[in-house]
Amino acid sequence: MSAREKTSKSAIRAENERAILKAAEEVFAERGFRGATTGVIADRAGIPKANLHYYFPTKEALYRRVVKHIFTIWLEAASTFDESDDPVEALTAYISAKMDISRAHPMGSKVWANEILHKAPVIQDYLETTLRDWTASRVAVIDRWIADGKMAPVNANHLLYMIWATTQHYADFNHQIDTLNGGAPLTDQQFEEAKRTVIEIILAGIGAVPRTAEHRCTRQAET
Amino acid sequence: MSAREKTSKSAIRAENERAILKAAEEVFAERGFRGATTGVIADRAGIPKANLHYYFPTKEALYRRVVKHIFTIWLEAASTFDESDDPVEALTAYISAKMDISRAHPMGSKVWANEILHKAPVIQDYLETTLRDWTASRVAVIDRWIADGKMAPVNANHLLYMIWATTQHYADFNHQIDTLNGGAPLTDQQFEEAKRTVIEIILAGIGAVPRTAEHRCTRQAET
DNA sequence: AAAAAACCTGACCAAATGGTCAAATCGAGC
DNA sequence: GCTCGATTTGACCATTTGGTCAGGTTTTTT
Repeated sequence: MSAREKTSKSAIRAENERAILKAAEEVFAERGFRGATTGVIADRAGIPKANLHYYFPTKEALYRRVVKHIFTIWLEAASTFDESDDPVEALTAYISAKMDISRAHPMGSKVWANEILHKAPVIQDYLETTLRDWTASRVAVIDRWIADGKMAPVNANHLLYMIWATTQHYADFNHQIDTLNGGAPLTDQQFEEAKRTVIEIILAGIGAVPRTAEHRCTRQAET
Repeated sequence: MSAREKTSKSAIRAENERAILKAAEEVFAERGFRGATTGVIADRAGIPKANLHYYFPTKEALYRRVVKHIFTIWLEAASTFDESDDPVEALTAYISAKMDISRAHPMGSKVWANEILHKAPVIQDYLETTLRDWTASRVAVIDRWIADGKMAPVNANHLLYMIWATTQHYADFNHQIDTLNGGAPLTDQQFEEAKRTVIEIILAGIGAVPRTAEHRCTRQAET
């Protein structure tokens, strides 16, 4: 009862937990914590409700596991920020990673959005520790870039919010985007264009990259 | 039963409906449609639940009224887009209006976000008609600006998504922003800085305005 | 192969919730 | 001050839902 930790986990348990967590992520994303029912989650995982409660004693415990998983994914993307000390490279990698996550794990992003929308009853501690620390240190990095003349002097916090908002929008609001796309999800090609557009606007927006040509930069500061 | 419209409406009715709708907007925003209970809404409006059902027969009818109200506000902001035919002026006005709405009506924005997150069970028709039409026509405007050399050639749809995502983020994710701001809501001053930063990055990002100075635009197209 | 541990599940329960209703109260015109 | 429609509300009901449980089946261990 105590020796076996992660080695075995009986394979049955591993597989069932996986199926439940997958179903739970979907249902929590689509309906929120209150709207999700253990019955529906169990159905979608293909097991009776009582069996779900054998693995996860309460709905809240299950929810916490789902949220923890999402936070793990978020942290992985966060690390791409540090791949380079050049704003163009670093931000390109970061935005790109966040966009890819939105495409690959839209449900996770929606669960996160739901949490914040509902005042983060479960993840408040993450916000106040991990996220706050991560943000503060990256704000410092951006401010250094600004001091080094590598980009225009913009408020680093708001720049980060803008990146988060935009990239996560492709997951959280994908239903709206799909509707405006004629009812169909974005193709891979369309999604690549989205990614390119977002990166372009941000990088040009902070003056880390010049706007391509003809339109601007022909006349300097005509004021 | 049919002659009296808005003159009297017994004033009692008007006042009660107002109180209920206000409470409902808050509760639906905080807890989503399923999570909101008519009991809580009634409590917050200061009336017994049975009285709430006297004015709004079902929870869904109440919800529809709330959503309709939010859409009205959204439409007002949308019109600022057309105030000018210059991208700098038009986008400045539009972004500014959307930011102000996020600050003045965060609950409304959250209800909208919840709707989209949950696949828009109530507003799907708005998305497919009003929103789709509005978007298509503004994409055309942006494309004309591009053709006229007033801004860089960016994908207009994604530009709009970026503006929506960013401006609404200040309402939908205000809990996260507040937490990262040390637990306190943004002051008016901080909010103005947010607005300025967003406008700056977008306008520079699409090449509608040159990046201020020193960093860029000193060398032209060095490729 | 037998014992122990892990897993499965139909039936059930208590609490929460959307909505109803009949009786009581109020308010404006006569 | 009486009448009639509008308003108010406590009590109530049917359904949904998170969670339990006893007894059964399967897997692992010895």
